[in-house]
Amino acid sequence: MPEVLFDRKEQINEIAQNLFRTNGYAATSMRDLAKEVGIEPASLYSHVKSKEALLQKICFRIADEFFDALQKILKKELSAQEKLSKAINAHVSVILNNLDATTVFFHEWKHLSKPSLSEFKSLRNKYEKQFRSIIESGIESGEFDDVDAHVSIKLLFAMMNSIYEWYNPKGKLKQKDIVENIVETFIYGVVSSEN
Amino acid sequence: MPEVLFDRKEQINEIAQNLFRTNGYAATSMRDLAKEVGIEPASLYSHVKSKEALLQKICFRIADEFFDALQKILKKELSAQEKLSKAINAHVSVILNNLDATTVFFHEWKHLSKPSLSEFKSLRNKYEKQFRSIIESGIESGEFDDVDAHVSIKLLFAMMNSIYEWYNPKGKLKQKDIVENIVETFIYGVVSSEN
DNA sequence: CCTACCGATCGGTAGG
DNA sequence: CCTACCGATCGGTAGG
Repeated sequence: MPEVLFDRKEQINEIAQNLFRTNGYAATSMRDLAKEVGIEPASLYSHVKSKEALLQKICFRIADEFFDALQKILKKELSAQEKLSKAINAHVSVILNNLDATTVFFHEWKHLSKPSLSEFKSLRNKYEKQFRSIIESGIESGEFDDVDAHVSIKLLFAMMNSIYEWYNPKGKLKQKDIVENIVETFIYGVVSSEN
Repeated sequence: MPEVLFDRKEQINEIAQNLFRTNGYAATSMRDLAKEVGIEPASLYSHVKSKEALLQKICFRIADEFFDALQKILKKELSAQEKLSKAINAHVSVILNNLDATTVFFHEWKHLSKPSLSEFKSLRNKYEKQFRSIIESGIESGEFDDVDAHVSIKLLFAMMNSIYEWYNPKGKLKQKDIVENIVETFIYGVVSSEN
């Protein structure tokens, strides 16, 4: 009888995501990880090349997820406003479906070392540029005010990428509610339309 | 002749802020710090009780600065909209005037240990509550839409507290520009008023 | 502010 | 996947 009840490698990755999120990458030791997994520290190295390899895997997998989600939306023929709403929804989905991993992605990438680090940064810039193009085309078409797109995209990312700080998966708020709040705030603001 | 050309303790604090920001608290060793300061590692302990004492000092000093800035505004008799603008300006000022320290404040507080940690959290909650009260009174008076104040304040904090990630002190953007962008985005949104 | 040093812990390897 | 272990580095102290 096959005893592949679970994939140890995957288990290690998931526990690492959780520990890196909770305690930070630098403050998490391979011994902490081994203990949570339930094996001896040295045994981790049968499944994992190094501590940093764990971090790399998290960071680049999440980068892929963000890209894949965005590409599908960029292809569509939509107004800038609709495209932006859908892109926000897609981005927030990736976050909510990968809370541990995205938190590590946002916080711990600076601990990547040389070749990975610059690759990571360039992926991030590329993604931001693609996202920003939605805002820029909205400005061009007159749908949006003539805002500073470089600053606006930073503010939008800030709202989306800080969700992990306050979102409670067991709370009443659903993904739809969060997306609506961000879209409403970013696109229309909080001021009463009667004023 | 007095040789107090500078305060060593203050110098240590400032370099610690910078290192904690750049490399993170856990990944910064007292030896790194000593090297930057230009003394032997053991000599740090003539000026500093422990590594964590350095972190505590940063976190609680910044908490104080945020509180002081906000109290002055809460006292004033202003519309919710004006009060909110001024509070945003005050909060952003603290950040821009303390970029290293506020970055550490936002990122590294989780490395505080037991009694400090809960004190820190309760200060944060208290500050958020005070800030949120501005939005709540704006909703009550009809100045603002009937938004979810708990979510709105998280989105507003996200925009303000992520500034350190992209702000370049040597760039063209002035504090006034950043505040305007945040106020405009949060209060009015990016959508063209003609639509 | 320094020399000398402590016990603890780190990421990782050898060899089975 | 384990036992046994490596050299490096950690925060911090004693004593001057």
